[in-house]
Amino acid sequence: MSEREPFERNLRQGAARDSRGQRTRQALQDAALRLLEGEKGFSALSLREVAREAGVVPTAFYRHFRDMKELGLALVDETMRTLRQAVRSARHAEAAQPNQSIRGTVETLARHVQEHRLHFRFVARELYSGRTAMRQAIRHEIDLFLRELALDLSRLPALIDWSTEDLQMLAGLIVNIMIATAEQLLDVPSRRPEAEEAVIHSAEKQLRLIMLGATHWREGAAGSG
Amino acid sequence: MSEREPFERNLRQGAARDSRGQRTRQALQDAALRLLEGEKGFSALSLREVAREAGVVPTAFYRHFRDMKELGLALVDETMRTLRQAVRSARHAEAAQPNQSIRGTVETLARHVQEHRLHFRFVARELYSGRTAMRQAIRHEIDLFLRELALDLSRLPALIDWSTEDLQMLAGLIVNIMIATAEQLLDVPSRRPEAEEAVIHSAEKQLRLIMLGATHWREGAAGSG
DNA sequence: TGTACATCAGTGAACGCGCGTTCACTGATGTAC
DNA sequence: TGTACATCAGTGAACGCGCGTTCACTGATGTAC
Repeated sequence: MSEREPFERNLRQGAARDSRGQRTRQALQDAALRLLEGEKGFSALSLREVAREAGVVPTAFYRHFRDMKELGLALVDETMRTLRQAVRSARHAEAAQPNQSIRGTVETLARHVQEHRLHFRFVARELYSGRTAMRQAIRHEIDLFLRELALDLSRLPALIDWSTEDLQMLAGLIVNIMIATAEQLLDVPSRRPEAEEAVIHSAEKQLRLIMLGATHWREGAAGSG
Repeated sequence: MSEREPFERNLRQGAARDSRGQRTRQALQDAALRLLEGEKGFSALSLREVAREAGVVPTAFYRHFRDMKELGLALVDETMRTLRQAVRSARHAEAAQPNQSIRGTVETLARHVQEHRLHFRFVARELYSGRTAMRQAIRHEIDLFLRELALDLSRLPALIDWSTEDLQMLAGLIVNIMIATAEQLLDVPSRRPEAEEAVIHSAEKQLRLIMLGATHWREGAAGSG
């Protein structure tokens, strides 16, 4: 009973511009994200558990989602909207200030991971273990980002004569590092800034090593078959 | 009833050198791995489901594992033993034939992924979404491999004067690529050799680009803070 | 601004089901002689 | 090799519980006048 209280208060007072329906829907999604912080995967979450955490009776769930699968897809959707904004703001920062250091890019990533910790954790968990529909939705979003990055890279003077295939390969490598870095940042205990710094520092070096390799890629035999 | 049959046959005829107990224990582990091929994560598997798939009554489970958590750790253990052998054989191959191409290394990885598909899928799924105990066990194993790889790298002429930190950074990068490649190989439909070839080809290029970057790492300003 | 009413969101009881776990049991396996 | 017996692995009934889902309901929200 007493655990319910804060969510009920949210329902009644908070975000008055949203209708009650919208607020409950959001409360259900937030509750699911919160529960995924624990040991379970999404496939192990129960409808009643989510409703309970949202401070709502199980049957109210059906006013908003047909079943848990539909809630899952809504979560992917919401998460991806968040991440897309993060990526877009990072790209704008790069465009406005092209010499922003690799360091700066990694720090931007780290900041977004901390700010949207629950969303990133959800994606990290479901990318390889979720239902096929969820996995594909996430994969698709990553592919979009990958293609945008490849386009950005193609405009760099050092990479001007690269083939599309090689550009995608390089973009894939960079995205790999960013995903792995995000996953490592999620595993860093929140009160350990020096561990976080180590992850950032390593990611920065890895990106620099790659860009160094890229500038030499077309010189010798390395670039050919 | 009729689904049970093959497993019962296994129990009675197969692997006569193992005691009945050992065979059932193994049947339970195999059943869990098989069930993890589907949409669920380990945390969503039920004890009764695993017993059913193994062709055994639920209560028989308790003769072998205290609970599902213990079965999970046994699976990590078994999987890691398998993967360690794969890694060791790859390292021996490299040692015996140091000029084995990067291509060869990636092909070895791909072969092992196909041969131990269920084990690799289990690890890929639980690495980021599993229980803390499982995740840590997997992480630990990856760290061991990472350190062995760093040691191998330190013996390469081109990297002879590298700091430990930089060697670990490079090893981390290579391991990242191998993990990401394994995950991509698991997502390739089994009857699509050309898709598999594309993944292998891309991984090969990524590794070559990295080694190229590494050989230039100490030349300019890139290597310094 | 105040009232009457339709719509929409949340409630609570009820259902049948699969779950984890207990227990006393049975029968297969392996050892001593 | 053959028999007697102890141990060990698998059985089947039973339990209480949380689950997803249905239903008729209530009361809050928002609109027409």
